[in-house]
Amino acid sequence: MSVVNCDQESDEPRPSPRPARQPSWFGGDDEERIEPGGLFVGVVVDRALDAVLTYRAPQRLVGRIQLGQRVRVPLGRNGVVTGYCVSVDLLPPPDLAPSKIKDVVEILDAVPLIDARMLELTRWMAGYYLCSWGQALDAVVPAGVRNQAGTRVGTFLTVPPETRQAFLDERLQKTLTAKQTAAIEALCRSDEMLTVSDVCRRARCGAGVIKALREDGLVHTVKRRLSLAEARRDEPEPTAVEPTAAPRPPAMTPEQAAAMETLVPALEGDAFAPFVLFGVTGSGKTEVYLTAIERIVARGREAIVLVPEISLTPQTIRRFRRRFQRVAVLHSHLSDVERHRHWQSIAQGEIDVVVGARSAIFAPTRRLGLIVVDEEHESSFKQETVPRYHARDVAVKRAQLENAPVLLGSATPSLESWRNAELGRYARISMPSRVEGRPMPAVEIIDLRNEKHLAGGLSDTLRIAMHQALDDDGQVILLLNRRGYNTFVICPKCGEVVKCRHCDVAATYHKSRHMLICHTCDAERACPPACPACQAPVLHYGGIGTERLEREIRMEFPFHEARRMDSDTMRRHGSHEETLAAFKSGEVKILLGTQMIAKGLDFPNVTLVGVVDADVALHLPDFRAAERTFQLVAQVAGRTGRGDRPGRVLVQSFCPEHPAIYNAARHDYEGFVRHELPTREAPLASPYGRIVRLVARGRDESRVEKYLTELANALRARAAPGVRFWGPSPAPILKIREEFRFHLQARCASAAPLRAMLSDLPLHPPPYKVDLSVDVDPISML
DNA sequence: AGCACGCCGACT
DNA sequence: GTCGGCGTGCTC
Repeated sequence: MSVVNCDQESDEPRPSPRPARQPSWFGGDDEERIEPGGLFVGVVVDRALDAVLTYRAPQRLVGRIQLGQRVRVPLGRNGVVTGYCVSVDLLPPPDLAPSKIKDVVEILDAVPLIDARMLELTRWMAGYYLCSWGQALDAVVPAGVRNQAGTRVGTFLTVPPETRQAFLDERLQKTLTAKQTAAIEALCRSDEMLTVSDVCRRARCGAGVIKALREDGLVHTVKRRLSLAEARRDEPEPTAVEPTAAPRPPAMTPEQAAAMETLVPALEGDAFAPFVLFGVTGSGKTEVYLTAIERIVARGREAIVLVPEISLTPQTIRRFRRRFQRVAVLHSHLSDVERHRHWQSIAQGEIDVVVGARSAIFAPTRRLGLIVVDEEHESSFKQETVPRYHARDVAVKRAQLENAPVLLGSATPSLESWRNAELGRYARISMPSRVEGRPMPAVEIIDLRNEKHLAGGLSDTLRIAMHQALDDDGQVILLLNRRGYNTFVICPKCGEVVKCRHCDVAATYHKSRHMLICHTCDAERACPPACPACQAPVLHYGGIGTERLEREIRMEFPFHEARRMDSDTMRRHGSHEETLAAFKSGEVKILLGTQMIAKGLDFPNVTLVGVVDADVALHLPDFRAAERTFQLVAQVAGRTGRGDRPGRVLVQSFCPEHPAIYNAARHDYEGFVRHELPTREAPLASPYGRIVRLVARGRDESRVEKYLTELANALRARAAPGVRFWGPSPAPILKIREEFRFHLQARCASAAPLRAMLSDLPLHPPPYKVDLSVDVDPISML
């Protein structure tokens, strides 16, 4: 953990020498050394049960059992459950009564799903993020792999020895038909197991022939699960992707070349080496990633590239495929079967580069040579369900365990990574200029306090700028990070805001469905005909979302094609790609949308970017609100000025003097950091303090509050002096899906006291119908 | 996490 | 009576 985030002590990487992939002492060759009592295996079950339980592998399983395999084991009154084999020993733990040890029922995977290093990584995750080892393992192995999606049980034919002998003695030939003999011959000659259809093909006979042989008992059948490759054998070959002619990579800028020079020793070595690549938008970070990956692929190593889900665009993918032959892309929309196939081919060593979102950090590479985390500041790297891991931090830990370099790239690094670089834990590489000497776009702030007419959210200044850009045949990107048509519905008489029926959240009006939709739980409700509180007959619809903005744009620019991109319009598969293609071709002139248009897009003809409301996230009750606002504005500003023509950016805001806004307007990351960092120190916010957030929830508000208060008191009483508490208090969103939520934050300059305090948590379990969740290094505070 | 056990108060 | 909400303990 010390290298992940900011922490001096605890959890140094254990000086574990790289464990051999399969310790030889339980391999099949050494079977004679195994005692008749069988082997004792440590098993972690796929429950929130935080213990390694010892089972006995009976004689028939000895020699087959291996680390990282899944097994079926009896567990208490729960019957038989699935678990992972995490250790194999000749002797049971001395303190465990032998009578308690039960037998492993079955081995589920012929080949282990994970290796010793992944076992180590998941154990670290369980300890760091406070979940059970089993839960961490379940996050690593995709469901499609666990349930062997795409495989099936096949029926194979075997020849019993009597039949074989009779065939060799040519006795059979006298009693059987020619076809039947041919079938037996095919079976006897084959080295591998054959199915009915295999035999029919080879012996040129029908299935009836085989049926007759089976009825006579001359051939037997066995059932066996087919591997993925075998199951696919009957399918048509997928049409080979034409390897696109790789265009010469562009000559490197001096900054890119300097970056490579810094990286090369690490890429050639076999040691952990963390880097922060701080490069402004358009500085060519991706080219550095690609070149670095080429170096390690040339050495026979593999790379993992993590990108935020929304950056996983066809454009990004094409860039990797053009440069490398053997690329696997892990989307969130892969089917279980596709995911399983990718996992297998990565594990078989058929892949050099894995590109994917958060969970791709667990790709089962064999000889990992580099991890790249692009847009490392992105909050989508944090998983918001158990295990609540941060893929960037797991990446650093994995690099440590694999003795590999890790490259964290961003134009707007997280303050955590920035500080790690300042402290010398990470090496920093800067690329302050754009490629081809292009200037950063000019950014102007439009002070909305001075704007009179704001019809549809557009100031006159922005409207005029759009007309100019379009008249000059340029393209426009408009960012509004709020979905829907109106963002609230309010009663002008009594001030009541219409909320979701199940959450303490204002409902958003979606015109396309003529419904109020909750953006927290997705529940819909009809638009009420009158105020729910005072029955006043007319409600006011206010606040502008992307749907409303789109209508406004269509009315203002009827002769320019506009397209909206948000999670409502991008629901269909391929719509994302289709919209971007239409924008690239110039058919669409105006692209408007939520943050999904802010990142990674590279369109040279975009001459104007408008930020319709820069303040959307600025006032949320979260210490990272300013950081997020800065990042979003800076990122979207980088979408222009990428061609020969200069770009222009207009940022509408009610708070032009806010450091997040004015520094973003000046492309001054370091200016923002100089202002923001000191504000974090006193309250022990990240990166100065480690934070653990406890959230209790349940339908009975008073019970939830009472429990969390008692828990807070108990923890306070035992915590070291350096630990400070915020709360307990109602969470900013008090109610979600009918459950009331209270939270408590504990912060400390170092992790060890927090960790010690949290070891008490099991002593204070929540009462019936109250749930407690623990979030280490929380990203969302709502 | 599940599941069983045992403890209570409130009903057909 | 016994049904069902609730708290506790256990799982090799």
